[in-house]
Amino acid sequence: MQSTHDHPFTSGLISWYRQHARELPWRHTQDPYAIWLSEIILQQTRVAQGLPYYRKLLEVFPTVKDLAKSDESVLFRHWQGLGYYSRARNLHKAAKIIVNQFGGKFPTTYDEWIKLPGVGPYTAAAIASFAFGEVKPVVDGNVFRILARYFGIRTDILHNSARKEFTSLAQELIPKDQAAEFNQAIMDFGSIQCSPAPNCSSCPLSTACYAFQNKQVNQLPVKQKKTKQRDRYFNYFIFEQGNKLLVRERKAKDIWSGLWEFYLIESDQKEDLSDLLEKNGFLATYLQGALVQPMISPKVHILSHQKIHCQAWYIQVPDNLEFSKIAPYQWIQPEDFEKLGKSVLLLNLITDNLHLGIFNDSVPR
DNA sequence: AAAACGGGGAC
DNA sequence: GTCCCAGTTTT
Repeated sequence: MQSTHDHPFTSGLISWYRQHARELPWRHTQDPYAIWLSEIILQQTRVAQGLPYYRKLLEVFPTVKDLAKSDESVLFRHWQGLGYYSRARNLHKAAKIIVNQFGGKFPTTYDEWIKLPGVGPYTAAAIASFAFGEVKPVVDGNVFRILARYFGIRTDILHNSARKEFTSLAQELIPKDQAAEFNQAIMDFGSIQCSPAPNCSSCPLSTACYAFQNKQVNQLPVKQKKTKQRDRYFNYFIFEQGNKLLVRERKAKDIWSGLWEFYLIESDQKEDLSDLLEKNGFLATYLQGALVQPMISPKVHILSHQKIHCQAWYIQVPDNLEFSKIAPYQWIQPEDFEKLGKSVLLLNLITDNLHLGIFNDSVPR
């Protein structure tokens, strides 16, 4: 099995893996569909978080054909809570390409896979190696970290040139007859052994590891500081009239595109209700004679690069009040709204305010 | 080359 | 609080 001229890193890694491999459902198959789905889900997502979504999506969409013929909104609803929603959009787009242009036949090579939307260098390498045995190394956060430490590489892993450099090294290390196993192994090694806070004392590779031998484990890999997050202020107005809610789909190039929400006024600082009414005169007319109740707001919602400060009010509009010119907002029944994808911020807002009776105790989650 | 894109878990 | 995760796309 094992080539005698493997690099010590490679032989040590494979040996470690044979004792410590994680038990993961997508490792029991060579079905490109299941592997592709798992890899999209796992982009920037921990296994534990993605696992339930993987099982559910495979159940709802057993084949690429089921996915391609489905309505995108159904996929979004199932993707709800997983984040990075453009993944769902690209997954759906790629499914349609595979079914409508490729006759339902999956690509079999890295070069073909990477042309599909949502499939970049990492995912193409993962699918090509796991499903088809192609000798392409996966290069993700784990690989950057492991190779930077073991070989003492100081290239900033967020720099443009880093991928080329680490891919080139990984390509030398990956065994031609065990590409898939090497790639699986390096993922588990990065997750279990050489994690961000590594377990060097039990590591079989430590004697040859540059970072460990030079006490630089905490300095490697080198990674540029992240940009600081922006503060945003979301003021939601939950308008209800005749058992219908005023909602819209977010479509801008912004967070949560494709998800649904209530009437939103964004401000650049915290505003109280009177300020908001003053600056949005038309709102005041809608609130004439309406019952306005402040809602319990979720705590500040933290994203990678934004802090969303949220306030909300529940507005019961009298049936006789004309409520016009609200595009792109539309009136919808709560049970239909439940079927649409929503941000976790909105889900928290809803669950925190069940006492208002807006959703008749049915939690849209 | 840099920024945008979610949510959650580990420390 | 900070870091960062089986990254990709857009600017």
